[in-house]
Amino acid sequence: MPEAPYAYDGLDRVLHERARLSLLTSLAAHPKPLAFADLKQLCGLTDGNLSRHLGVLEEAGLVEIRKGYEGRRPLTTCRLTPAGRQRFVDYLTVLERVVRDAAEAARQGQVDGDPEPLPA
Amino acid sequence: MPEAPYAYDGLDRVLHERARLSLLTSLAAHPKPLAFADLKQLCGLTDGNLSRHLGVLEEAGLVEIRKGYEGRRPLTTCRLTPAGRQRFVDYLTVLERVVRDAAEAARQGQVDGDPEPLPA
DNA sequence: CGGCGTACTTTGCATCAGAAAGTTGATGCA
DNA sequence: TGCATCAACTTTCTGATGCAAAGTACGCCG
Repeated sequence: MPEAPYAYDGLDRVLHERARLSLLTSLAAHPKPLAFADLKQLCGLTDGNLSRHLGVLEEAGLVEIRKGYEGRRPLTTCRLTPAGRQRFVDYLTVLERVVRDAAEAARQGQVDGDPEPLPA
Repeated sequence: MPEAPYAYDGLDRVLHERARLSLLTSLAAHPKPLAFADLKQLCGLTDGNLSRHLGVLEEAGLVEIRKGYEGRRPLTTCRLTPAGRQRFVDYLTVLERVVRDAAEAARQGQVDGDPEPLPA
């Protein structure tokens, strides 16, 4: 019986990553597509990192990237795909469980006795 | 004004990692030290990975590892340090915020209109 | 027409998670 | 006793990857 109550398999590495988590949250929060520069600002990322992480998210089918123009300047915009939104929600469910488990745990184990030197 | 509301700086990479998060939660949940084999079971990790991640956590001062014997078999036990518990709690605070932001966001942005082809 | 700024992309490096192989020593058994 | 097995870890290796720095392309200003 391989019970592994704390294994948290649902923490997909594509989503469970600071920068990407940040991007997805930003995107989820804004119904309209967001521009490259907006995301950069919202998530505090450098151009290079943003480009890279967006690439990863697109590759995984989580976001849709559209390269167009505003006037005659290039403007890259980005939105969640429906599948992306779903996976994000699923991920969040797991994350909620983690937080619940952990918060509970942290409270419970608060008074951790003295370091007894192990009977043997 | 570098506002980056979704930057989540508090998501320390040492903690924000599936295996390690799993380990810390296990440890936080159990007031008594846990044995290597217990952690392996609880977190669904292989020997090698467990060893590696425990090493990282110890290096970072988050856990204390004690190598002893039970009878005459080696028995490695592990517990959170006070500092470790604190950092875990801090991390959880950020994670809670992420979940809150994101859950809110996911609900809000639910009805994402059709993919309008960008005026230009 | 030459430098500057915007808007990204590409490259390179250093780290690191996970898998596989190795180590040490106790126990079973013939 | 000698050999094989198993338990409990550790070490090594390799591919992936996050981040930073350099690079590209193009419009705009003077």
